[in-house]
Amino acid sequence: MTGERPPVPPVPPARHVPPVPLESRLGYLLKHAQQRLARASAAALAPLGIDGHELAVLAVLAAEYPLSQVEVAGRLGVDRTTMVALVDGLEDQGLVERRRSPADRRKNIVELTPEGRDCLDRAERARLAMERRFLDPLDEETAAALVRALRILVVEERRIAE
Amino acid sequence: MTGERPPVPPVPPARHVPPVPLESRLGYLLKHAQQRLARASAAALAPLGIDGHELAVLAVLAAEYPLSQVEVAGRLGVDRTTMVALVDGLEDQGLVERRRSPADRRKNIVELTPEGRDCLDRAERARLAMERRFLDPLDEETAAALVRALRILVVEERRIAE
DNA sequence: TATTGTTATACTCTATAACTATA
DNA sequence: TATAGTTATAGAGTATAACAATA
Repeated sequence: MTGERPPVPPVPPARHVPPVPLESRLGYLLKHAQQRLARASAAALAPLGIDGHELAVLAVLAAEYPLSQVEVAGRLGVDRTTMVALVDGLEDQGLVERRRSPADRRKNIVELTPEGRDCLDRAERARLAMERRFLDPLDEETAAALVRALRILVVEERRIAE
Repeated sequence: MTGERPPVPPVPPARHVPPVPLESRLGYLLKHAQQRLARASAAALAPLGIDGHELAVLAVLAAEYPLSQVEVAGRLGVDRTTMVALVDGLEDQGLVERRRSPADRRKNIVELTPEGRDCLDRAERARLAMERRFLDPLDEETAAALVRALRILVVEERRIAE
């Protein structure tokens, strides 16, 4: 708090390379890796007219049948209110259709159209190619360890947290 | 599009465990790992009255001196307009002080107060303990590979992207 | 003219509340 | 009374534009 300071040492030119204290932080690394992948994913799916959330909906619908909107929302871990807009967008593009469940007329069964199935196939190929490019700078063993680690942290640990 | 459908197979009870198609997706895994860590980080830092962004500012300030607001913003990869509110909050808590640069009177030199330095020390210990707990379910080798992979993807690859 | 700090604005994402129709 | 779909609203976070002071 005294006025004595070293006489203004030169500051290195401002670059976007983070200084030492940041690049070893797990929070910094995870956040920026996620953002980088999100951008790559958006770019890879843009030609197909969908985004990552919409692709996830299509994939869930293809894996299980029949599913209502809340059930899809539960699989994806999103709120049922956000699912409405998601299904709206997919329906506008003709990729899914809403259908009242005969067994429970409160439920909207969401089902893939043939166009939706075709879009899903092409989107999955685009996603796989994107993930391969994204992991390309890693050697095979490190890439496998990354996926294994994330799966343990996200999938296995959830059981404990519940 | 015909009405012929299998007679409504039973739907498994809705749980939050993602179905097969999601847990192998890099995007899903990275996003949820990041969210999980962000929650753990917030909980670990809450007793100190700061959040992860504020801790990052303190750490950058401790590593380089002197730094103006834009320079800190550049190190963190955030906009200079968001840096204003960040420094406001830290200054209100007495952790940093603004000081006009004599060399360039447009610049605000941001410097740690003794309280800020103390807060940084305790926050860094809390963060390290939190990261250890977060990585605890991984064996040592996998945890090291995770950090190494993220560092390559985030730090090394940026040079190429620029 | 360009840069720094600042404010105001807009836009995205998400969470909450409330309404309806069904059960 | 509870659930499914829907809408509206509010909040956090972030990006953009503009302005004053300074270079």
